[in-house]
Amino acid sequence: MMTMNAEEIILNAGLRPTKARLAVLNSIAEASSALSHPEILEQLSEQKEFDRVTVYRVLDWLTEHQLIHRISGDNRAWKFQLSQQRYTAVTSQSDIGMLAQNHRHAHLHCNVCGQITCIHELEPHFPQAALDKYQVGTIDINIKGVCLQCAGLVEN
Amino acid sequence: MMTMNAEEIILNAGLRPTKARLAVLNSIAEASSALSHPEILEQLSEQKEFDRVTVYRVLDWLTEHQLIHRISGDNRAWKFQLSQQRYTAVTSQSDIGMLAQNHRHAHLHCNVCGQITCIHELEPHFPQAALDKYQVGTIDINIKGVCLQCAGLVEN
DNA sequence: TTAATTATGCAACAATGTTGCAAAATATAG
DNA sequence: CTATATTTTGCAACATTGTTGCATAATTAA
Repeated sequence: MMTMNAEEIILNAGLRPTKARLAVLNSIAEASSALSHPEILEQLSEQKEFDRVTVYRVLDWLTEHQLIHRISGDNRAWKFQLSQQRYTAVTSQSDIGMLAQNHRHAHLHCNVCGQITCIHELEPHFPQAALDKYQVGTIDINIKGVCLQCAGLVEN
Repeated sequence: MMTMNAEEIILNAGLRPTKARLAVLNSIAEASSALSHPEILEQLSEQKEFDRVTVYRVLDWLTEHQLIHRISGDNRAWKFQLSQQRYTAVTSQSDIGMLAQNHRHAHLHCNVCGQITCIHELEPHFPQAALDKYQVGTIDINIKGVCLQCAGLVEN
């Protein structure tokens, strides 16, 4: 599985890259945690100004095409993160398996720094019978706790 | 464990009941699924009008005192539901155990009718080591699927 | 009964996101 | 390559959800 940059990600998905899309996707791809709309806007303002509506539309577009995914923050605002399945090229059968499971991972909302990151240690298994019974699609798991940086368990 | 009405719930928690609080809590207690602020306002308007700000404040108050809990809806709006641990009197050691686990249950967001209901079949177990490592507090599990009514598996 | 505290209503504000429409950019057809 | 069609962007206005300040009403405490 090889890492791609923003342009490769979009082209690889057979979609049209534009300056705004590349800029937004780059911000998200380089971030170590999920970013909110205002955070992305601020990052972008360092290089080139895009209209806030454009950024909203780009975020919608990227989400719709599953290049990124949305996480519901506390303050009724979305945060956005790269979708792992698109960020990595699918080259083997096991990768394809991961793809379907992608939206089943957990997000840790740090009570100290407020950042949202993926954690795979708390990825639960659900009985297939129940998943079928309720025709389950996506599962969002939002966990409040303290991230490893803030707990001092890992240097930043 | 016995079911209580709105007034008993508030008194039982050692808190002060008011007309607004009783009306809001009653709406929530009688609903079969989680209610949003506008849904509650509309229900209340049938009997007595309360200011929307008052209802917001009552919802905050009820949440703060853990008589209800908030579920993040799709449209960046909260939905509110009775907290089971307060709705039932704690009478045994096993009940107390349930209390701590209360915020670990899953919510089913029905793709057809839009209602949000609790489902306990999809209540996952997490390894205690990971919970400790991240100092985990609440865990919100939001599952998108089709509820039993909409699937025709149960009559309404 | 009076004073203090708490709850409510109203107005204004704030944050987040959406829609309509014209101009700019890009792709497609000839 | 040029002309036309399509898509993207920017701007303004609007919509939804929630919050804050402050005066009045209601409740509690002295």
